[in-house]
Amino acid sequence: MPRVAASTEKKITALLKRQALSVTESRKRILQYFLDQPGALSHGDIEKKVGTTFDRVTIYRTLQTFVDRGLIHTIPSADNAVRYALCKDECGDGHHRHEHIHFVCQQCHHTFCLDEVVTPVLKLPKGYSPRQVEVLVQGKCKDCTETAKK
Amino acid sequence: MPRVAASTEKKITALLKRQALSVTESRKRILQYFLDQPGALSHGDIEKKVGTTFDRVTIYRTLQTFVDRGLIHTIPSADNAVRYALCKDECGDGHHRHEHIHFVCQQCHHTFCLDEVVTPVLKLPKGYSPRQVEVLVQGKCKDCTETAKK
DNA sequence: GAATTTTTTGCAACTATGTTGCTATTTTGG
DNA sequence: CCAAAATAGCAACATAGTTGCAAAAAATTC
Repeated sequence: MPRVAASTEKKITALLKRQALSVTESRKRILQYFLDQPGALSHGDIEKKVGTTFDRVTIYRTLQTFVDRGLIHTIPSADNAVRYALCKDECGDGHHRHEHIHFVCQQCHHTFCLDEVVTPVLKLPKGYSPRQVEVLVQGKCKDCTETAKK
Repeated sequence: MPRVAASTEKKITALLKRQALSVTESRKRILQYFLDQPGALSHGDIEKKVGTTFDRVTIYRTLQTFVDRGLIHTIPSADNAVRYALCKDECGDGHHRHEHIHFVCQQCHHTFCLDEVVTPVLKLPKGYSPRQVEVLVQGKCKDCTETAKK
């Protein structure tokens, strides 16, 4: 019996229900995919993974729904491929609260949330009112640095 | 006689020549467009402006060339529309040096380089080596704040 | 300054990405 | 299990980005 899988399934269902979302196959699979890996995912990544099972349009709409409900957040990119990552509990229906920065590895091309690094407070020129600060760091990630040493 | 226009023309030609680029109509017009306004431009913006005169493909290639030669730099976005802005003199063929942050106005949707705001130095978790830091601030820009007051 | 070489452009065709309207299917709640 | 509501899939479309190739323009050479 797949005990672990069953418990993940429950967790996923709970997450969806908490946001008053219908529990559908596509939503479960896509959410599962996010939980199964540590990084951020683009629409393309998800389509490659489940594109034969679900329609492209369904994936677009699912991602949009997840963003709206505060399950995932978007991460800007320099390559026209917006990525999505799971939110922490503070986010919810219609609002996001994120203070962390994002890291893009130039070697493995994965994107990660660095939850422990808080976005800095910036002094802007007179007249500019900041509402949200997004920090995107490019470099070499932990895994790639470690495997390089071996 | 269009004295100003003529001097701009010379400036543009000089900019192109400095990077050992052929001086062509499309390159002049696109560079002109960047100089004529203070913000950042997306491929779409440029196509709207000069798309009847020049082919879409030419615009793509021109932008890529300008990036390669250090004339313009890319600005990541959260909406799958990478923007480009003029570089300062420190950039050149094959290398970019940018320490400034970018500001996206949520009202007028323009993107600006805030050259006077330097990207912060961040303390990253062990194992992560940063190579480049990109800061994207969203909020209300100077112009939109001022016009709102009236 | 004309001829030759080199570079760039435009076109066509194609792939990828993202959107919308509508109908069929699934999910939910009684 | 049934009716209502929500979601998924399909088709068609719109936009974005790429590649190869021949024609045109710019740079170079004499």
